[in-house]
Amino acid sequence: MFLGTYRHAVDAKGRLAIPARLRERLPEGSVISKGAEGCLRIYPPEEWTREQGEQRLTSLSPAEARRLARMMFGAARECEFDAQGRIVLSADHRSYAGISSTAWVVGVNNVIEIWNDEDWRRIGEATPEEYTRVQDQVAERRRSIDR
Amino acid sequence: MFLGTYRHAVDAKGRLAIPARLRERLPEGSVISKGAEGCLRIYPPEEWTREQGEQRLTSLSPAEARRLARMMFGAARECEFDAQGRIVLSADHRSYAGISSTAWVVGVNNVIEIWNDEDWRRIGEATPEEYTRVQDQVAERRRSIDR
DNA sequence: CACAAAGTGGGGAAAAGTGGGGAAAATGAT
DNA sequence: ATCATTTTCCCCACTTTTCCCCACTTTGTG
Repeated sequence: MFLGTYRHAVDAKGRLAIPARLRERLPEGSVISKGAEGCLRIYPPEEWTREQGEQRLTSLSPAEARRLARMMFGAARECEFDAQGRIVLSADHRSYAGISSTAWVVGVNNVIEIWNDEDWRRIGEATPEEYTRVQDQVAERRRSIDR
Repeated sequence: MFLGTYRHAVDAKGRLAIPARLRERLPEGSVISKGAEGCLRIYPPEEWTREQGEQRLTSLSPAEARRLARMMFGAARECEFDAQGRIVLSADHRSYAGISSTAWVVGVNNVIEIWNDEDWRRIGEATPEEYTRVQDQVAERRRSIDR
């Protein structure tokens, strides 16, 4: 399980240090690809293959399946760390996520997400009121199931 | 698994450098042929034979099967690298894929695809909105399995 | 406060990508 | 069959990118 939010620098060479807490849980062969709402996502190997498997289950025409495969695999790279625990974000990934000199690295359950400042503030941050509302919803939901 | 999207030059002699990351996973005896939506496709040997095997299983009339075999095998060439890691795209392949001075080389799971600029932008590129939609579908799928 | 671990930045060697010259081979015409 | 022309392919040179290594700063911890 990946937890926590970290703000790190992206240097002129596109290098980004993955926080040690998250990195130590990332096995060899993890994959970084493009994610929803304009973030980047790092998948551990099992998560990556699981994702691909589930996509195959969504009944698609051959043409749709080809497009999907091109999107997912074409956008992905193997996640390679240097001796300092950094990965290099490709120019394509940086422009997709709108990342220049800083990035937010966020542990989200089974995956790690990477955001630019602005999008993370907009999408990721939440006020006490929003937490209250969300947790109320969950509680309501549970109540109606338990009954 | 082949991953990633790369834009490379095609020189006056029709030579195209295959990205080192992809090339190192391509065994001797790989095959390049024509693919769907106007791309070229490089198959590792096992993928090539698997493809041909599966096509034999799809119940075709003998005439259709012969036509298919002529198309697939006739369009194919063995994939030969020079000392710099380049292959030569035949004139036929270049005109099929509409490739002149640049090409996109894309890792798509078990095969490598080669595209011209325009077609790749049209077929292969995807916006954050599309990635969001795809991942929504997978999440929906997962929800219905878990239930 | 001292020490260790984590994060940041940059220089330089090595690898990858690009372009062209010229020998060898193939093709075609006389 | 011979010669001319084109094509193929091997080799070399150059440029750009990648990545490996070192050093410094910051943060966290005993």
